[in-house]
Amino acid sequence: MGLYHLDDERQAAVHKIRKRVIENIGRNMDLYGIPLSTGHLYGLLYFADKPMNLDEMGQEMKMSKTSMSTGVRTLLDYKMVNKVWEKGSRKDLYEVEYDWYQSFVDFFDIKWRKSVESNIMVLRKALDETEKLHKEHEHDEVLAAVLQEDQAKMREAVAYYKWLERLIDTFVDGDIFNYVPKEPPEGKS
Amino acid sequence: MGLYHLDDERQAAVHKIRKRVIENIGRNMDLYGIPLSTGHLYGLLYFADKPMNLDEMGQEMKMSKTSMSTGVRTLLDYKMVNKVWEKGSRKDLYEVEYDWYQSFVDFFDIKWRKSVESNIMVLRKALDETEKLHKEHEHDEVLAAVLQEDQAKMREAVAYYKWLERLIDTFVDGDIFNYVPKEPPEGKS
DNA sequence: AACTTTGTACAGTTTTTACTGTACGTACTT
DNA sequence: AAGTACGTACAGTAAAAACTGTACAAAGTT
Repeated sequence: MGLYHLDDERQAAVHKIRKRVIENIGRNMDLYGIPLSTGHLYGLLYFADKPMNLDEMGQEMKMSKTSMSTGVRTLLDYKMVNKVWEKGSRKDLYEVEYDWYQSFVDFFDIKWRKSVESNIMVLRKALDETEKLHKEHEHDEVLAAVLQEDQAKMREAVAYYKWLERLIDTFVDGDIFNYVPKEPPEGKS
Repeated sequence: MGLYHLDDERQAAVHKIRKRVIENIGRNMDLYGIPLSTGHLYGLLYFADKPMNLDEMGQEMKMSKTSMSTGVRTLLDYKMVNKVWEKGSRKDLYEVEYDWYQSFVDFFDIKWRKSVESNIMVLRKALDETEKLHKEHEHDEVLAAVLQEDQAKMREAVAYYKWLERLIDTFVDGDIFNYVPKEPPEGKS
């Protein structure tokens, strides 16, 4: 049911309530490294009763269509919104992914995993180079001591990132919801 | 064992290896919403063989002491570095928190939890206002329909945030490590 | 094929964030 | 108590990011 079916006064009342929520969602969106305005856009789509196109978004947000385009693309990259097909309309339509658990999982799968993989790769390479350097100067005790410390630290780091990978895996395959169920256990508020 | 005990050539070799790792750590630090240079600072401290003071950091980073001060404060807020006391020195000394699992947990406990709590509060308030508005115009069917949709969405959101709170709880109390152990299960690389 | 409509690349502008230098409060030293 | 060392607040500057308008490519319509 669209907001525009209401008379002005009531429409304004609903709008005011939504606005506070949208602002908050937008503000907290920087946890995901998403700009405030894109967060607002997300909030707008969240309360929209139907998929929106870029022009509608721009109108509501009082921002340029270009900005809407880039904003939506960011949200699409994170799978926080989906493109929707609707016959009759030539415009691209978008709606939010209402399954926030899924959005949470996707965020880690997309952003964190990439970072983790890159870190592991770099650390592996650095460990190799360290080993090589050590072999090249076998009789340098001081160097050996330095390298050993560095290696210990980097091995620790790799172990951590591998743990992070396994954690993300439990997110992606949904196992996390066995351990921390969506429904709260009885007796907890 | 300090790097400066080595001759120039070998010191440079070690430095080069460390540098790549530090750059990567710094770059990936934006996952935590931390500026690149502060990420670098973290990387520097990570490889330092002893706690550092602001002047030393500034020298290594070729940046102002003021920047080091604010950078360190950011890292302290996230508990990624710790202040260290050392008798004899009047300067403040800092070292990284080498327990990265703990840093991970702290990050969520500090940054995500705050956001979650604020979201829940705002949603609760909005739900109340929605209810009030509904009662004030009991015979407005259209309004009722709109409000009902909004309420459904907001209740879903609250449920999600409560799940997130429980997830963060399992991080903080360490339960997560029972489910996703730090040591990988046998047979996995 | 000419004409619309739609989304986005790109260059330029505005706004925000990061960084620096100075200046000052606090606390230690003599 | 005067002097020195240290860390940070604050104002100004430099750099980065967000946003806009124009221009154009792709696809649809007549």
